[in-house]
Amino acid sequence: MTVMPDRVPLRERKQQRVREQIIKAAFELFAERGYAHVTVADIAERAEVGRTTFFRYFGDKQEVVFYDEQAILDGIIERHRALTPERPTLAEAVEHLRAATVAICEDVTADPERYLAYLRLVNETPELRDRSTRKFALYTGTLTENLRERGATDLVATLAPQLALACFNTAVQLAGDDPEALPRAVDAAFDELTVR
Amino acid sequence: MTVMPDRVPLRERKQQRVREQIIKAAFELFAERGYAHVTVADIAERAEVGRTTFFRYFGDKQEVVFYDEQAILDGIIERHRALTPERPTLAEAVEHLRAATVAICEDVTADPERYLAYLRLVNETPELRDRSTRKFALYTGTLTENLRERGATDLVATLAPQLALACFNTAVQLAGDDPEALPRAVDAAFDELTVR
DNA sequence: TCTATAGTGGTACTCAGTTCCAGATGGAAC
DNA sequence: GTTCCATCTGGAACTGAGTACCACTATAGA
Repeated sequence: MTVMPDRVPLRERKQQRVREQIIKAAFELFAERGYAHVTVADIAERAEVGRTTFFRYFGDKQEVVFYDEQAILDGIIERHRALTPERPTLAEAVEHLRAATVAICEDVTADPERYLAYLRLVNETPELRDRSTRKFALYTGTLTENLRERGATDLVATLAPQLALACFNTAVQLAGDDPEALPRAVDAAFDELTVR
Repeated sequence: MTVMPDRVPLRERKQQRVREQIIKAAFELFAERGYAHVTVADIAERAEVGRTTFFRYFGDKQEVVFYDEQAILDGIIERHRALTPERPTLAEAVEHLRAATVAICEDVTADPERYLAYLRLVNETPELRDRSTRKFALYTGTLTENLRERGATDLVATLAPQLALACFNTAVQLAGDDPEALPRAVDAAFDELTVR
C-alpha cells in the first residue's frame, strides 16, 4: 500500500513494525472482547511494547481504530484538490465531490472483511461514533478550504462538502452491512440532489 | 419554560434546584477557566453537592453542557412529528424540515448571551464538538423514524434529515458568532437546495 | 409518629492519559 | 570498532473521569 523509497532507515522500519503490531493487537482484542473491555495496558502487552509507547504512537485509545482511514481520506483530499475547477458553482462543486465520495467508498470497501469489522466496532461504541464524525468534520473543513482557494463563494465552499457528507452518511445507513452496495447507494443519494 | 403541575412534591423541587445549581456552577467555572481546567470535583464543590451526586444527575462531565439543548430539540421533534404530511416526497420532507430548522435556530438564539457562551465552549473543546455532533445524529435518527412512520421511502426518510443538518451546519459556520444572522443563514442554505 | 423508600455523599477502586526520567539504541563521524 | 549525539523506549508516579458500594438521612405516605 505504501511505496517504500530505497534505503529506509532501520529506525523507521522498526517504528512501522511497532505501529502495525499495536494495530494488530488492538483489533484482535477488540474482536475478542469488544472495545470497552480492552484496556490500553492489554493492547500494549499483546503488542509487546510499553504502555507509554502506545500513547506515543496513537494519541489515545480511539485513534488506533482510525489510523488507516486517515491515510485513505488524506489521499482523497489530495485528489480532490487537483480536480476542482476555478470559481465552481454549487452544482459543479457537488458534482466533483460526488466523484470523490464514490472513490472513498471504493477505497474503504476494498477489503470488505476489514471494513465490516471496523463498521461493527464503530457502530457499537458511542465514543467511536463520535470520533468518526469528528474525522468527517475535519475532512469537510479541508474540502471547504480547497474550495475557497479555488475561488468558490463562502456559501458554496461550506455547503457543498456538507451536502456530500449528507449523501455519504445516507448511503452508509442505507447500504447497512453490505459493502458492495455502498458506491451505488452513494450515487442514488447524489441523484436525488439537484442544486442551483 | 417548563409548566409546573400543581402539587409538585418537595423532593422533585429539591432535585430541580440541585440540577440548576450544578449547571450554574459548571458554566461559571467553564467561563472562568475553560472546560479542560475544571474538574467534576470543582463543580460539585461550588454547587455544594457530592461528586457522586453530579454523576447521578449528569451521566458524565460533558452532559452538563448539553442538558438545555436536549429539551429544546425534543420540542422541535415533537412539533415536526405533528406537521409532516403522509407519504412525503423528498422535496416536501425537506421543506418541512426547513421550517423546523429555522424554529430550532430561533429557540437556540433566544438568549444570545447563553448561546455565545455555549458556542465558544463547544468550539474550543474537541470532546464537546464530538458530543454535539452525536446529539445531532440522534435527532436526524429520530426524524428519520418519524418520516418512515409517515410512509416516506427509506431514501427520503434518511436523506432529508441529513440534508437539513447539512444546511444547519453550514448556516452555523457562516453565521459565526452572530446569533441574529443564524435564521437567515439557514434560509439561504436551504434556498440553494432544490431536490427532485 | 412510624416506617419503607429513595436520594445523598463518602470511600475506594479501575482505567485513560500525562509527565518525568534513566537507560537503551540507531546513525554518523572518526 | 569506538565514540558521541539524538532519539526512542518503558517504567514509575501522578491526575482526573467514571463506577461500585455502603452507611446515613430525609421525604412520602400510612
